[in-house]
Amino acid sequence: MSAAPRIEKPAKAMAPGVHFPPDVFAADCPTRRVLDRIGDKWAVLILILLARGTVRFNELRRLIDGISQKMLSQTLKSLERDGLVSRRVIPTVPVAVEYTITPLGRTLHDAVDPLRIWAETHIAAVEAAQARYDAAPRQG
Amino acid sequence: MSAAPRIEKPAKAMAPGVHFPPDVFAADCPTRRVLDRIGDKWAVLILILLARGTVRFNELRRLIDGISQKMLSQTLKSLERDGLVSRRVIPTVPVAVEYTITPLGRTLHDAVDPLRIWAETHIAAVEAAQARYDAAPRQG
DNA sequence: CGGCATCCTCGTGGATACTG
DNA sequence: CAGTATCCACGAGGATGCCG
Repeated sequence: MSAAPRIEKPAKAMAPGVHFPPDVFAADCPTRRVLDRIGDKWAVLILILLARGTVRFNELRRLIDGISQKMLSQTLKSLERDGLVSRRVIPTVPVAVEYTITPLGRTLHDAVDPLRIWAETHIAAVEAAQARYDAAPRQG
Repeated sequence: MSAAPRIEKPAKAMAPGVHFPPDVFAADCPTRRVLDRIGDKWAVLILILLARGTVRFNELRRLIDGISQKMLSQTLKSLERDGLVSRRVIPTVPVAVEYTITPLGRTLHDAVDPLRIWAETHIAAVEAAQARYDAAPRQG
């Protein structure tokens, strides 16, 4: 997953002495992890779904088109680890497990929403640009 | 890259008849591609960087910690294809190439910004949750 | 039902070398 | 300088099978 050890910064990839503010551009910036988490499409999808209400494991599986059981399980686990989602086990005969978004998770969901809006608003422009680009007569 | 053929929906992964609103959860939803593009950490990083001003190829390379020449080139190309970034070739002796964010790209940048804010604001909470989770005495 | 373990494929992306 | 092309290693992630 994106949360996995992704630190590929030997700190020698750059000339010594070259330094820029410890910004998002530094490989070890924690903010980068959040970006990675957002990059995880399954995570975002799950978050959006859970923002609408508590859902059970297999129900999520049914709702999210194309997700494998492995990825669902894995993603839920890291979401839980990040405190974005909470897990509740109901010890019925065949066990049932509910997933609910946490307050923290909801704040992230709110921050992600502008992106969804953007996508819906500008997707046409993007596709038009792509068409234009693909049709370009190979400008030197 | 994320923009690559990522369509893994045979439309038969679900029982026939089972249908949900053509939402973000459908694998073929165009919105999903935007999410994928955001998921591309390099793309986001480049976008943020270019939002601050026009930058040249190798300058970007130097600025972004850990990016390979291949990924930079590749990412810039798809950003250009998406109409988010524009490329300008200056035919000097050794050729120079400038990359500039487009108005469309800027709107995306603006939509991404809340995420950066969120990250900076809540990263501590997330890390705390992780620490708690990792220290959990294996409940149930 | 929920979920972990195993296997195995195949795409992502780094390293390297060459060109305009 | 700004790429493109090739090779290759690694790991994400699907498929399958088993367990509590």
